Amino acid sequence: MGQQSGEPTLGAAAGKTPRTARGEKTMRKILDAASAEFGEKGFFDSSIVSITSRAEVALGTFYTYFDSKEALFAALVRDMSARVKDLVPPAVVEARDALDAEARTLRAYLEFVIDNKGVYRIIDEAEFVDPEGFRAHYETAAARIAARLAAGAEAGQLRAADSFENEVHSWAYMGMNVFLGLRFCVWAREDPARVADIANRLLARGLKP
Amino acid sequence: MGQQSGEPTLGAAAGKTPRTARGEKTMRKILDAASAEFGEKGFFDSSIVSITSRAEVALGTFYTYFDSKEALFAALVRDMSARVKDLVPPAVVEARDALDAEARTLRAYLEFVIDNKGVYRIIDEAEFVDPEGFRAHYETAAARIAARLAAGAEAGQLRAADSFENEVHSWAYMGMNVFLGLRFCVWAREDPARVADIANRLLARGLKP
DNA sequence: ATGAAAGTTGAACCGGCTTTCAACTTAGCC
DNA sequence: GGCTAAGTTGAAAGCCGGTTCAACTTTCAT
Repeated sequence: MGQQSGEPTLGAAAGKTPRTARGEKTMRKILDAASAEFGEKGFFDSSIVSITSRAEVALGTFYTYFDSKEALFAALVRDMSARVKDLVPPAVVEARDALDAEARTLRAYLEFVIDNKGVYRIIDEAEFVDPEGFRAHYETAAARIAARLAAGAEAGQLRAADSFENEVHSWAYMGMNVFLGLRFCVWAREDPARVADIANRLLARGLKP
Repeated sequence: MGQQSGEPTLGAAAGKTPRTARGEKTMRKILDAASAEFGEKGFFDSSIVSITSRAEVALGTFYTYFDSKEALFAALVRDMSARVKDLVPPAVVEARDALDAEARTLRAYLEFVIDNKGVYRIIDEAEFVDPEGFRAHYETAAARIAARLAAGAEAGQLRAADSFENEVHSWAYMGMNVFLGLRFCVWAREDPARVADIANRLLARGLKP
């Protein structure tokens, strides 16, 4: 599963990187099994035994590629984070202006969520299992949003804002996206386009009559 | 600690309710210790031993009031949820109109977060430890927001919206609040009033020039 | 084709945790 | 003052899952 961008090494720091085609394949199997397992049961109800058995490798093999259960989880968080990041560029290039770019991005994000409900469990649980990864994920996401909004303002398509306002806007907007995903795409299954449209109108004009 | 509203029984369902002043006090000590412990270390790194020792009661006493570690956590989630809920009415009565009510509510919420950083850990972690409680918390919060927004529209102070739009607005707005709290009041310590003002302007007029 | 490096295996170790329980103490009513 | 229900105690039972490791198999460069 994807890692179209970012650094190549998903395995933990130390000399745990696979050096062989076989090794590569095994590590991938573990990663995929873990992603499914963690997505379904959460970190603490998942066990290495269960993950390795789902991956059809022996228990001990796990430790050839990861230092610990936590390290595996952290690797997964990085992977998920990168995959969400990669949704943005294609949505932006097709857009006619800054607001349209956000509408398309949100829509792409919501569609991704529908196909990958596990992301929520994994990224949300990172707050407890891999706080660094959790924070890094949201901080870089917010920074990218802030850059887009600043560019939109520069182009006269969005209201001008100083850098603090811009950061507040970014986090507000990001939180909005996350909660919409949870409510309308994980807990229920509404049409992403419809939700994204309504949210985008809110972002554009606000709630005043 | 507070439980100004809602049902009286914080203890688990069964005949675990204290019947004596002494019992009441002991249970409260456990609850307070647990709140601190879970807030600092999270659910899985907290242990009953450590909670009871912090509360200065014996290990076994715990099971006089709670069926399990999970039940304790669930009780805490209900308590936190109620305390957040209680922030709203005072903010609303002082407000001059619907938008002002939201500005004041957000500000009160952010101030609460600064004084109770543990809330985040507890409510967020409920997604994994007490999913029912987690969902109930956000669904009732969203429902209350939706009711306020609908009333504001009725009064002509907010743009009219059908019920689906209204629900999308509510969740978007709620997510915004939650993320602003995390970023500006838990991770950093910005002025709640300033953040709330910027967010309120976004909510009112959006980002269009 | 061969040997060293890489990868695989699963039984066993290990420590930590929740939960139980039977003996004991305190509260408070008659 | 005595009796019962409520509350308290902490040692120990019992469970579970992460991690280690030494023997074994496969890969692949030479």
